Amino acid sequence: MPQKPSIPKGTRDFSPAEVAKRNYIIQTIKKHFEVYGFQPIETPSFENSETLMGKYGDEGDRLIFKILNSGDFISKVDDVTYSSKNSASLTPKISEKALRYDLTVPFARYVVMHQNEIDFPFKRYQIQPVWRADRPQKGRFREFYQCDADVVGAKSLLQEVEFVQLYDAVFTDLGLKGSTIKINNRKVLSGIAEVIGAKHLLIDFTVALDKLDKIGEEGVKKEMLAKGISEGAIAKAAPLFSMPGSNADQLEQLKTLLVHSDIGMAGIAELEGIVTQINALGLQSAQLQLDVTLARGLNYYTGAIFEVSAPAGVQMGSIGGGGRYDDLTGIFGLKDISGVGISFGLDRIYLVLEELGLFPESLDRTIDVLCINFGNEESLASLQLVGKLRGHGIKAEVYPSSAKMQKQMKYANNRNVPFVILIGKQELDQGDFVVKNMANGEQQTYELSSPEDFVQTL
RNA sequence: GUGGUUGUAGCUCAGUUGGUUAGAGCGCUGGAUUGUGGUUCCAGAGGUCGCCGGUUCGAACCCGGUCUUCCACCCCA
Repeated sequence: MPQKPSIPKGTRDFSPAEVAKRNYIIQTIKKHFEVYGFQPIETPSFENSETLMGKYGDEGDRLIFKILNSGDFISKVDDVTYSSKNSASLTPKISEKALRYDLTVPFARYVVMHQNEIDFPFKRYQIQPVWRADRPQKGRFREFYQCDADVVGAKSLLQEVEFVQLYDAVFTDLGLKGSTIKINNRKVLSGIAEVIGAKHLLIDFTVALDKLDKIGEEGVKKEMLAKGISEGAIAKAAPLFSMPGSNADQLEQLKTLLVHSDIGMAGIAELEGIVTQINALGLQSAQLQLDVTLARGLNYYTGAIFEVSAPAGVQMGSIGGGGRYDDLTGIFGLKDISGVGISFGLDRIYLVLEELGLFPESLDRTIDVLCINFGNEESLASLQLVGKLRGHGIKAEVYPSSAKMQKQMKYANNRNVPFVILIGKQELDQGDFVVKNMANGEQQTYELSSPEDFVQTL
C-alpha cells in the first residue's frame, strides 16, 4: 500500500517548461553580470553553523535550517543540556552545520578565506539556491534561488551607480518596464534616529518606518510608541511620513532635518552623488526613487540600501534588493574591506513575468523537427537526415517507434513541434523528404541529398 | 513561531438537512480515418473523497488530530 509521494512544504518540482523559463531569466541576469565584469563563484550548500548563526539577527537564526550531526549524536549530549529541553542550548550540541541562508555571508567567508588569492576590488556573482525555514506564502518559498552580484574592496560610489544601471539593464532586457529602484542610505536613517533622540533604538525605528506603505502613518507611529520611542521623537520624524517631490526636493528637506547630524549629512551627500550621476547617465526603463522609509531588515548594511519593486499593479513584494556593508568581512577577521552588492529574486521575477505575460514564446519550442517513424528502413534514413540537421544546430529527433501516424502527429502537436518530417517508402524510393509546417499545414518536398535547402528556410 | 484558509478523477471544479452505485468539462485510451496533428462525432478507462481517529444504523458532508495549499502577522527574495 504505497503512500502518495510528496515534497516538503515550500519546495517545488519544475517542469521542462518551467525550467526553460527559469533558465531564460538566469541567462539574462548572468549575461549582464558578466558584461559588467563580475566573475562567478560557488560556495557549498551548507556551512559551519558558526559561520551563519548570529549574522541575521534572532529572527534569522530561527529561520536557518540546521543539519543534524552524523552518528549517535544524542548520546554525546550531557545530561543537563539534554534534560533541560532548551532548544537554544541543545541545538549547538547536536548540529554543527546549517544550510546556506543567503549568498552574502558565505561570500564574506569566501573573501576572508581566499584574501591572498583575490585581486581587489573583487567583483563576483553567484547564482545558487538558499534555504529558509519560513512559512511559505505568495512568492516565498523555503528553497529559492538568489542571484547576487557584489564588489568588495572598493569604497567608491561608482559601484552604487553601476548597480543601479545593472538593475536597469536586466529589467529592460527582460521586458519588465516601469520597475522602481528605491534607494536610501543607512547613514540617513542613523542621522534621523540621532536627531530625534532615538539613536539607541535605530533598528526598531527603521523596522517600523519600513512598514509605512503597508500599515500607514498611524500604524507606524503606534509601532514606534510600542517599541519605546517617545511621542516627541516621533513628532520630529513626522516629515518623513509624507516626503513630497522629486529626489532633489526630498534631499533638500532632509538637509534641513539633518543639518546637525554629521552622519546624516554624510548619507545625504552619498545619495546626492548617486542620484546626480544616474540623472546624467540616464536609465532605460526603470526609475530611481529616493525613499527615506526604505530600511530593509539586514542590519549589516551601512551605506546605500536598494530595493526593487515590480511595476505598479503587480501584487508582489520586492524582486531585488541590496546595499553597502562596510564591515561584513570584519566578523570573520578581515577589517576595512568595504562591500556593496545587489540581489535578484529569481522566483519572484518569474511570478511577475508570468503574470504580465512577458516570457518569449520561443521558450516552449523544445524541439524544431520531429521525424515520423514509418519502420526500420525508413527510420534509418530519418536518422541520417536528423544527424545532418543536428549538425546545423537544429533540435531534431526521430519518433522512436513506428506507431500509428495519428499518434505520432498528435505527439508532435502536443510538443509544439513546428516542423514534422515524413520519410516513408515513397520518399525513400524517390530520395527526398517531406516537411510539414504544423502551423499552417503546408508541405514541401526536399532532396535527401541536400537538407541545407530546408535548413535555409528556418 | 501566531491566526485564518484549502484538500473530491491526470487538471479545473460540482456534490442537496448526513441516506443505495460520488458527477461534469478538459485531458487520456480506442474507433469513425491502415500516409497526416490541431476541428467534429461515438465509445471506454480512470477516484480508499489528503491521512488517522471519533459521533452515527449510515459520513465526501458533523467533530478532533495531523499533513498539505493559499493568505495575513513576525520576518524577508
